[in-house]
Amino acid sequence: MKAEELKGHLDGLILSVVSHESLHGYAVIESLKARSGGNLALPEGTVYPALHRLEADGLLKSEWSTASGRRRRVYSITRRGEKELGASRERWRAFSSTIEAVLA
Amino acid sequence: MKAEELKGHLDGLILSVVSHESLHGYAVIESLKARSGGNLALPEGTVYPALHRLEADGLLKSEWSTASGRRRRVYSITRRGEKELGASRERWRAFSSTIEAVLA
DNA sequence: CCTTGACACCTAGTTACCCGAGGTATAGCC
DNA sequence: GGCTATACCTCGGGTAACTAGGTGTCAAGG
Repeated sequence: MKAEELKGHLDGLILSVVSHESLHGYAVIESLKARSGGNLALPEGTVYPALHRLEADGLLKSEWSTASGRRRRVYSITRRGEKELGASRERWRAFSSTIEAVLA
Repeated sequence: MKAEELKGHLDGLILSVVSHESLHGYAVIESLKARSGGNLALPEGTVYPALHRLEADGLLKSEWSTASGRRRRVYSITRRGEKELGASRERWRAFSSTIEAVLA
């Protein structure tokens, strides 16, 4: 998976996995890897800033929690985030069919 | 079509349209627009540098021609370009199904 | 006990590339 | 002459993913 390809699509992916269940950052990385069949192995330096961006935009909200001595920031999706996820899925479909039309 | 989304996918699209027939830069823009049903209206500042990049990488080659007083740089795909186009299509399929798996 | 690896967080700087804005020039039409 | 379409080009800016580093906890093995 080339780095450039992902640009502009990551936010939707994160919103999607967090919409299923609230997750802390590290778990988001693992969830992305699991759901993608191992294809999406994103470094922390990619995911953490994205989570901060999404929270700053009001699409996610977070809370600190401590599980077995380890501090975790647990993210949940907001109402605005749900809406944006819908828009994101729509944009993906449009983008995908556009590329397919030209590439085929 | 958001700007970020396209990142890393443009080269394959250009290779694809040029592989059907040799085209000059301006015609590449129109071909992309036509084949995408009008969704891919790329500015010149995006396409021309991409063409130069692809030629520098040996995936396209170009020749000057003059048609009715207008100079045109006509691009054709090279053997390496054909190979890269195949790889590009494969990468797209992998990328697309990965995104779909996570987003769905 | 102490090192190693998994867990869990973070940020600064680099890099790539799409785009906006600007420039040049010809042809054809009103 | 002015406008539109055609046709080429480049520079600078912005965005976002990654690299490479840092901090700290916990459990397991030597």
